[in-house]
Amino acid sequence: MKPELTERQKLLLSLVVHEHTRTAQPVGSKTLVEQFALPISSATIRNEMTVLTELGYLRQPHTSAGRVPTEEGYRFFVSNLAQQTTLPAPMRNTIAHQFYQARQDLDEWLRLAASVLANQSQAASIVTAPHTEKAVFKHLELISTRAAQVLMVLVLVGGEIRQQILSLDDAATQESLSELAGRINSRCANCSVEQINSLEMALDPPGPQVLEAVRQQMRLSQKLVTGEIYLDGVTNVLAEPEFADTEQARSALSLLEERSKLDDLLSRTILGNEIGGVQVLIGGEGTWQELRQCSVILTRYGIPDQLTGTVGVLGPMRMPYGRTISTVRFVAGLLSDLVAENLIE
Amino acid sequence: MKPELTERQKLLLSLVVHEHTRTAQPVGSKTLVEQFALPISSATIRNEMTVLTELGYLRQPHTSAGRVPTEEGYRFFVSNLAQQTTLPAPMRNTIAHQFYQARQDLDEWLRLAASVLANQSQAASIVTAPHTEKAVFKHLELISTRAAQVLMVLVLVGGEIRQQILSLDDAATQESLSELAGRINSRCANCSVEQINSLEMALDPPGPQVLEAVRQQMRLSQKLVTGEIYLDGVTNVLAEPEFADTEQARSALSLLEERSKLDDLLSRTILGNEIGGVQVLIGGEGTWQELRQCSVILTRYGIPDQLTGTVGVLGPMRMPYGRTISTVRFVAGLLSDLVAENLIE
DNA sequence: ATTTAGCACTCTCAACTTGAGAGTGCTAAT
DNA sequence: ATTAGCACTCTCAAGTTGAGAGTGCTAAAT
Repeated sequence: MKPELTERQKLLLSLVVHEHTRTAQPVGSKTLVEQFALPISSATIRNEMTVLTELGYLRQPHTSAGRVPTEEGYRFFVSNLAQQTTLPAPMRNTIAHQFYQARQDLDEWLRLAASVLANQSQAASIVTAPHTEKAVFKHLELISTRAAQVLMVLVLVGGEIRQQILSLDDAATQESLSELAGRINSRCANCSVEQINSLEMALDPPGPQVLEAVRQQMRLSQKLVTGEIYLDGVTNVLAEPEFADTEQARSALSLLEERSKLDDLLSRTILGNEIGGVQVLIGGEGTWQELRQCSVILTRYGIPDQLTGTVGVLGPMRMPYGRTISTVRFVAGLLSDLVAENLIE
Repeated sequence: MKPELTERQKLLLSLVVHEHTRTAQPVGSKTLVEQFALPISSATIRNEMTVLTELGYLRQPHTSAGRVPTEEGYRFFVSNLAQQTTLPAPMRNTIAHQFYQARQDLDEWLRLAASVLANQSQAASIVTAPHTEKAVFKHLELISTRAAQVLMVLVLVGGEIRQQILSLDDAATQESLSELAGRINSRCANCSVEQINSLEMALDPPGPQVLEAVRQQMRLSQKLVTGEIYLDGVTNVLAEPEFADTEQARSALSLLEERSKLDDLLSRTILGNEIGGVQVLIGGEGTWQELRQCSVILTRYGIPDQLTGTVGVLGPMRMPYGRTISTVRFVAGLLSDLVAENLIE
């Protein structure tokens, strides 16, 4: 493998990353000395930078421009050099306060989480609603709407709500529907998909139709990888100089629009974990062509193996990693608390 | 006011619009003759174009480039010259078939509508969920989750579903909650916000707390201008050559992200109508600075004065208006049918 | 009274040139 | 091991140029 870097090399790599994050320009040896009042000369820095370049951590856009971190350089920086900053207390309070204000509605919380993340990171934020791996029946409600039409509202353990409009063969009174719902409720409470599927119940019409719809909705829910997706700050990404070329921006942002690709990306967080649960995906890691210029920071929140969701941001590779990772982690923590406090079980 | 245009002038304006829509380039007199095999010479066309330019319908990006339609030119074109194309039958069928397949879930329909619009128009599509101007109580459900926590699910006439988690002062059994819900249901069926507000009911705790939450949710719902908003094809806009400059694109798309601005824009459709219910907003019309390069086509669907939503697209000003207007109208028609068939009343 | 051919004129755009500036790598001295 | 010094490379912005596209005008033709 690669030789260990000296302390000075680590420092220099770190400084290059910082300076480049700030200015979006290649960083030269002289700039570095001046900016940080280093006690060594630019020539020494040049020698060190040559080493870092050979190791693959830095790159020259062209002969005789400054250096820019490579993907590998960023990865090394994030793994070994980035320091977790804690968000300033007043800001934590402001954010927590906003969440407290919206203490009514899961929808509102998630929207808020996305908004906060987008503003703090000046990048695009992604938040998914908490979702259970296994769909478990909690409560069914049948509401007569007109003639032979029924609004079915199904609540799953975890709080997910699914609705469907059923067209019955014959009209049914609200009383008979309520009675039917009651019977299904007492029989199906806390049932998994498998249990519901193998359930045998003798029911008069429209019982079988309703039960089949319940099964279908539960199967549908279980098939989903994530809950509903909330995005915010998508236009923030457009403001970054690396996306002055629209084509680049387009390919990156199209990832956020295509549900299947986004699911694919989010499913990464379900698998492995690094750095205290926060995943940092730099430059697409060879898999996502669209993300060549981007980095994605993701983490899970909620109750492990029960009710979890994903929060994260997508931004340019040149990103203040320390700060952003902290923010993502902070928001994930807030959402975890909210889920724990309000879990529907 | 302006003098009436001759038929030939109308034809030429129309051709300039078409050609420019196709190529995104300024259109010259010679190009026009060649492209459309006109029986008049380029010099004649130049004379006519001079007139159209003086009237404000055409514009030269610089001396001695071709002509480009002005906002006013587009407006004249849309009002007087654009011909409604009907979508080809096979396409109508494909789309209608897709809708039929998803004949289960309002959410799915709206998502689909947005997706179809975005693809057909190659622009960004906007669809809002159907929403009632007046919130009317339909059905309440209280679901015990744990200890002193209750999931409240409120269904409004029209089918809007609002949920909230209530923390009670004391624990309550599911039976007592169901009984409470039943009592409120029978008393509040079809009540408006005003009726609910002035309602006096003697209830044991947690009755008053629940009733207050119902009132609050209904007020909240009534305050909303639109239902939930579905966007799709936002990245389509980035592919247009007029948005090669990211800054332009950013300002246009940020309008879609900021809920308040978008509400503002959508509320236009609630006011006046033109062209068989389809509103065409060209170049921001002086009001929306962000839309200087864009056009927005909007129309309402649903049941007038009862349950309505908005569908529309946002694209570059250089847009195939005839086709796009038809598509928007077609999708609105489909959604109107769905709403009428499945109205929750 | 229109229409048109012809032509001079204007302006853009892409290609090319040039010089300043930034940054490097190397070498020799410290 | 570090550094001063210097030649070298490459980009970028600012000109320069010529081709091409399109116009407006005028005078002739219909």
